[in-house]
Amino acid sequence: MKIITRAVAINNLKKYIGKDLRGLALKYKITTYETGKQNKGWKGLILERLAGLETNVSKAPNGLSWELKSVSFHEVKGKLTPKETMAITMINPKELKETEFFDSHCWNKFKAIIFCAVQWHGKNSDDGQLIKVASLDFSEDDELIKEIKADYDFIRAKLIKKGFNALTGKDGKWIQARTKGTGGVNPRTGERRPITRAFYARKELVKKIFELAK
DNA sequence: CCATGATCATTA
DNA sequence: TAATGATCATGG
Repeated sequence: MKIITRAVAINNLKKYIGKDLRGLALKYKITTYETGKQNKGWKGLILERLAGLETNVSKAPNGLSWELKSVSFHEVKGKLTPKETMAITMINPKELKETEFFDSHCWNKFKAIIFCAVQWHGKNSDDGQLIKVASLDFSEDDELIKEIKADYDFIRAKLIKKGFNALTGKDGKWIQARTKGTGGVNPRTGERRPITRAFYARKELVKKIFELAK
């Protein structure tokens, strides 16, 4: 098995800045929306591939790897702005209760993350262009990290005090606990699927990260 | 079957 | 446009 370090991955990805991702997806035989279906995850998958990962690593790495994320940007009044928030990692209620920020999965991913900015044209993830690749190296005493930790602690406290269901996307200044599940109903049982949540980076945070990475 | 990729839909 | 909640395809 080949080990791809962050530096290598970034180099690989930088070669694709300015390229159209849809074309690349076709080339790598990654299903997009062209099958008539709606694969919302294809951009992430293709970026992983472009970074040099040959095997699928959709499951969380065991802490020694890095994390690849893409964010879509669009123009607002002539300025490039994050269009969407960015999913960081799933929330496991039990883990959240028992784990503090710097031991959390969330932090582990966050500190070893590679961001890919992608600009859209159409609404249907139509025409994607890679505009920037950035890596982050946070320290535990960064101002920003302290604030993010505060959000984490807040969400954690709320979970312990009021329960998982009390969590909402409104919580948190930089990160939030939004719903993120398979959605719909279980085709077998016909029942509603359980609600799950994940940490998301708010747009302001995404923006800040890109400024820091400049 | 479910976690992971990340966007889509709706409302104000 | 921004914010929040809901949703889908994919792969192990």
